[in-house]
Amino acid sequence: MPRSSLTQEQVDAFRTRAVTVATALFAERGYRGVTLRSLAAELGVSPMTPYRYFENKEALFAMVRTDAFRRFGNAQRDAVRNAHAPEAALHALGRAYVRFALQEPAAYRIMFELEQAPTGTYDELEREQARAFSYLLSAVQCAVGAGVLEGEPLQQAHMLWAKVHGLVSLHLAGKLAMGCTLHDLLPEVFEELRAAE
Amino acid sequence: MPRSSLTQEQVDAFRTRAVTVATALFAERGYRGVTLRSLAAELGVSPMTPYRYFENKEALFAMVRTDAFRRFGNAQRDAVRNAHAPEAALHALGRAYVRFALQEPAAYRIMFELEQAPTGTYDELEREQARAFSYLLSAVQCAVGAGVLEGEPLQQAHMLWAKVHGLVSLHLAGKLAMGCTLHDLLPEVFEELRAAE
DNA sequence: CCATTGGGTTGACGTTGTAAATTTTACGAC
DNA sequence: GTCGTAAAATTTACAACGTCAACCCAATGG
Repeated sequence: MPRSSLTQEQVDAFRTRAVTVATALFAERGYRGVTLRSLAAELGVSPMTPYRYFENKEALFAMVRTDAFRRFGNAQRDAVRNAHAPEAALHALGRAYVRFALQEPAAYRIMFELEQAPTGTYDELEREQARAFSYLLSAVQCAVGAGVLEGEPLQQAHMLWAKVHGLVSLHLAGKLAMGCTLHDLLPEVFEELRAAE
Repeated sequence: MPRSSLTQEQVDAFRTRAVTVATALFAERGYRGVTLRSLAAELGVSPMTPYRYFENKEALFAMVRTDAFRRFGNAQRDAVRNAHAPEAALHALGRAYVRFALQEPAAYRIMFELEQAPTGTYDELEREQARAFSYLLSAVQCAVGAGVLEGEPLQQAHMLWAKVHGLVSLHLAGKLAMGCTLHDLLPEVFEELRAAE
């Protein structure tokens, strides 16, 4: 009798498109700098249409963050897939981290730099965050087990993460002074990126 | 002839009070989460009164950030004042960095984590940012000169900064997993803080 | 005393997120 | 084909935002 509902594919297609556009907008203008009206205009729909696919602006943002963490986690997973020696795995994870941050600065900013909309809890976001970190943690546990690294694995993993995160976020924030670029500090990652072109 | 203008002291007093309140609000709610109306209410004045002391919301935010960097820079300056040995100076700077972040998490978030309102240039803010970093840079230059540290001073300074910044910002973001707190990673800073009470 | 002038307030406008009402669309039954 | 219907989409509406402009009021020099 009535009009048929949208298929899950149609819903997912719109959500995917909206999340892609929103990722660029959020990274460029920040959470509150993005209006749902402007997003709707960018998508070519009326201002209220996004509300049919996302509960509200915060839920959309959570989906954008979840998506970014998912892609980052996949990059981390792929980095360790073919590196079973502990040192090789750690180096691969570090390179993958920096490579992701440089290739998808918008996603990186959204994951680690943007002020988060705090109200509300989003399970899948938290799951993807945990998974993204789990690959480094496993590699560090493995390295400690093999005697390659000293100390408590969780602590060492956080130290490594923090070091790379600090460097990358200073780089993306443009806070690295002239003559001291990420390129100078981590030349091997850039060599790899250049070779991959 | 006319009514006498406000003294500079009165103007500064209001600005100081407003910046103090705004620092807490910005750190808690983010840039766009703070309304000038709510700030005015917190200050017990009418919604438009802040506009007599700050050009607009962005200028107020720039003053808040400038103030945070000034206090942070002063803490860094005081940390190196009585430590002339290179290693001692570096350790003192690191401890002062973490101590400031823990004692003034609001200021720390505002300096390094909050999305900045990008339009407009604020000279004094940039000056205070540069000064805050200069103490670490000097100490690293000194340490490299004394043979205590290897490498290019500017690069090494950024590496050190990044490592501590990464750790602290992960800690403040609550991203350090259970059983792996900043307290575990940097116990000496906490001992010092406890002893100071 | 009064006129003036600067500080503070109030009112108003355009924009935001989003709830509610409304219109449009596409399908099954005739 | 033409409906009736329910889902999708749009339009309308409202409270709250940043901030411009008009206003009020209090204190000072004459």
